[in-house]
Amino acid sequence: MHAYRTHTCGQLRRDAVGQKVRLSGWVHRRRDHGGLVFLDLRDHYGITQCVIEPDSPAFAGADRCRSEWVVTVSGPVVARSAETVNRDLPTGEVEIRIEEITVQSVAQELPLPIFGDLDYPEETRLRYRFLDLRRERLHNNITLRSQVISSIRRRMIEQGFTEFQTPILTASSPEGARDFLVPSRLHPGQFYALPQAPQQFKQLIMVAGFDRYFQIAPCFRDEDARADRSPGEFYQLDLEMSFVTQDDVFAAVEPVLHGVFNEFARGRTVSVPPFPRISFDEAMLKYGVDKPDLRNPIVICDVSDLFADTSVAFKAFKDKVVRAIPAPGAGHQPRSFFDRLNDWARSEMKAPGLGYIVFEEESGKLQAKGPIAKFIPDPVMAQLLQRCALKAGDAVFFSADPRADKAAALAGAARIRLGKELDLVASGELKFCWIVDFPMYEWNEDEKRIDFSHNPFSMPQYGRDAFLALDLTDKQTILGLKAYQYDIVCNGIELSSGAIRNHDPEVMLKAFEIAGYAREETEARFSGMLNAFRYGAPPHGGTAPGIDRIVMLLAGVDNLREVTMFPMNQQAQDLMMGAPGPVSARQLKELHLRVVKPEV
RNA sequence: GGGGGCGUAGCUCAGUUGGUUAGAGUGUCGGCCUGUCACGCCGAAGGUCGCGGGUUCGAGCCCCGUCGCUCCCGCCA
Repeated sequence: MHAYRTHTCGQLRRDAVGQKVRLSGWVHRRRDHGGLVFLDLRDHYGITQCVIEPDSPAFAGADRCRSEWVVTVSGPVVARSAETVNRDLPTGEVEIRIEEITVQSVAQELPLPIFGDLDYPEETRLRYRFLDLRRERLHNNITLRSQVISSIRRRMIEQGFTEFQTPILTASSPEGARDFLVPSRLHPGQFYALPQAPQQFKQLIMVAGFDRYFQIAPCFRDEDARADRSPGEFYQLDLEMSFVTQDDVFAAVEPVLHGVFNEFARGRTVSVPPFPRISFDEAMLKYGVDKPDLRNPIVICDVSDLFADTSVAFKAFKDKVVRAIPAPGAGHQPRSFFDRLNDWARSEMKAPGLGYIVFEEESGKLQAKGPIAKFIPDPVMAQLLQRCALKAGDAVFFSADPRADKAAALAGAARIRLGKELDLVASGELKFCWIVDFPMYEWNEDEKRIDFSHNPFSMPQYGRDAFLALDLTDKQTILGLKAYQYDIVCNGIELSSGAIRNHDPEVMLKAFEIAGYAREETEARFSGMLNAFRYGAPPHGGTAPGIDRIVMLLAGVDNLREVTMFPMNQQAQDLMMGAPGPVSARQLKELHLRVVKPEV
């Protein structure tokens, strides 16, 4: 008989009755009936009940076992009587009669119970991650993650993609996020950077003629964390394709995402390809964000013209961009509901307020109520009702600002909040969309300059000659430029960003010039890629959906730590391993480094 | 860098208007119990109320500071 086990703890069924078996695992739960002791033995595969009576020579050994001790038990599989079968356990028809028990490892009193499904403080969970990972919920999430990644790999290979690895120690790149730096021992004062994404490498792979690349790629960015943004590191399904248009990329990615999501949907419905394509401008208008949650039925509409009408006496909205956010069914909400939203807009969104109108039916006629209703004459009100598809029992909120982007942002935040508070968001759905036609550049108000608004390697949607001839001071035209740049969004979460790339060295130099980088500087920073483009580069494009976020959506959790085996905390520390930590003077010396601590 | 929330027993939490010896559940330890599966019953141990200062006759509670965790803003091409 094997030293540790003949079966797993999730394996035994009625047909095994009579066999003599050996199981190893953790003591999940101990029930002491004095004369009779039950031990639930748990491993990765399941739980099996083991039982022992006092006359057994192994009784003393079994009796001293406590939660989370690791033990090996041997004995016959016995059928349980009809009354004692446990329908909640797959192994619930049988139990092991313990004849022999060996303690492999004892456990101290636990800082984090394995049994049960209570919430525990994040700090404890992270410090004792190995215990949290034993618990059913996290154990299942991490297993799901593995299955999702394996499914993605299989589907990508089926689509004709080839997986390649790219360097982890590479060069720092300008633009984008803060780099993690690694000092070079052999080159004093010089540094490697961890890749923010394998962006340049995957483009070089296309230049090298490999046609369709993918990788489950680790990416590193030294930026502050959020619930859906791990500190430091995360994984992308990085992919790139040669000789493709934007539609070809969509057509390659959609079946993979749909397939994976459908495989792990557990009853939820998944958008069927082709996913809706929404331009950036349309998204900002209708949803107020560039990552709309399409489960929320609210659609924002522009009503600036209605309030500009001379018949409307409401001065606060004159000469402003006004967006209307319909709130279906909100007409029956108490006054406090509207006050609360107004307070939220003022305090959290730093807006002057959130005006509203409530529509009620009175003696067969639609009555508009609320602080600003009286300023709007009937003909204009009729247009408003029609444009926003409002009816009796609904309300409508207004976001107004001289700047369109600010009006849109408040409207978008209000839309999300209303969706939640009015319970309009359809759970049980996974709704995808592509956001396309992102602007190539944006105005940086703080530094009074033009920045890339997304990926500097995207191809502008503009003729080559016209682009090369662009006047650097023609702000109007430049800020109006769109790029072949797209995001994929699911349930309001940005899964990935991608583009048809700029494979023309002249266009690329010009693109950087517009963003304030001299030609020589661009040549120096991107010499590897620019040089490659001068030796025959195929048109290419790709994208990179975030693996962690995909698993998060599929697991139905709202924090990345729930789907990451060993996550860091919000301050980018690993409490279990003690990272980051100091290093020895000798290590610093080898790396030609001296630490200068910040003054307090 | 800024804003919000939280911090009381190993763990999860309660703690009234500032007022006697800070409680419960769970876990741990001891006793009882032969069919439980969140087993049950009896008992015990277990507290720097995050830390420091202040107000007060008196602070877990009020004030100031600080630390930790977390969520958000900035940031994340």
